[in-house]
Amino acid sequence: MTLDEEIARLSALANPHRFRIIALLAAESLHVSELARRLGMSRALLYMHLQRLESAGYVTGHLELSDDGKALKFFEVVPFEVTTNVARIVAAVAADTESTH
Amino acid sequence: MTLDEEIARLSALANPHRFRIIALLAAESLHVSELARRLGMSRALLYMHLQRLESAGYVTGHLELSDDGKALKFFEVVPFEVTTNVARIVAAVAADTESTH
DNA sequence: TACACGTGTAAAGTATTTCTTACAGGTAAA
DNA sequence: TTTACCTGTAAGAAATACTTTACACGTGTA
Repeated sequence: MTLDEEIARLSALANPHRFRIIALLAAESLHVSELARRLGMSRALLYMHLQRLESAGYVTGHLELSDDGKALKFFEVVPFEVTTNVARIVAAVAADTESTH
Repeated sequence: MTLDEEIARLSALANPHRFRIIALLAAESLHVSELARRLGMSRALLYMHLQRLESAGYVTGHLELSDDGKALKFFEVVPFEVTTNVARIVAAVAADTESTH
């Protein structure tokens, strides 16, 4: 795990909307429009947050066809455990310094 | 731990400069000017990052008088272990929803 | 006195992230 | 055809985060 990746992991989580998205998806898989309604936010905004979460690997989305033929994009959480401590940070910085130097 | 605190903890770490600050201080306690020299950054900027880290509890600073009578502000890391996972996020969001609703 | 070193902060500029508004396009049912 | 759903993105506004520059002030040494 590089320094950049480590930071991307942390910053992808550091947002209240994204916390709520994860909390909702933890209970059940939902499609984008439904999720937007429950969170009371615009779809456009939700998309941005979902992409940030998906890039970091915290959620994953896939298209699904509903009974009445609509394409729904469902998202679900990918179980994760993010741990950061002094040793990890030292290692990430050291690795980065060597690769860059 | 509230939702806001949880997010503050994560975002305080989510920065390459702050990673490097922690990595340096992990090896030895340093005063601000010396730290700035080693990192190659301005003192003013370093101050901002140190304050962010100190507010979140990752480092702590104290004034110390050098042999030649100068007041030096030394910083050191406060050992920590930050863990985030789905369950923690669900709990933080639930607590927040109840206190706010 | 002037110089070299230190702490601390305020203000202004830049960059990044977050948010809104406005589109284009698709399927199914009334 | 109109209505009611859905996906997806682009462009600009607003809010935050980050960075620089410029100060004020203090101690010890040349």
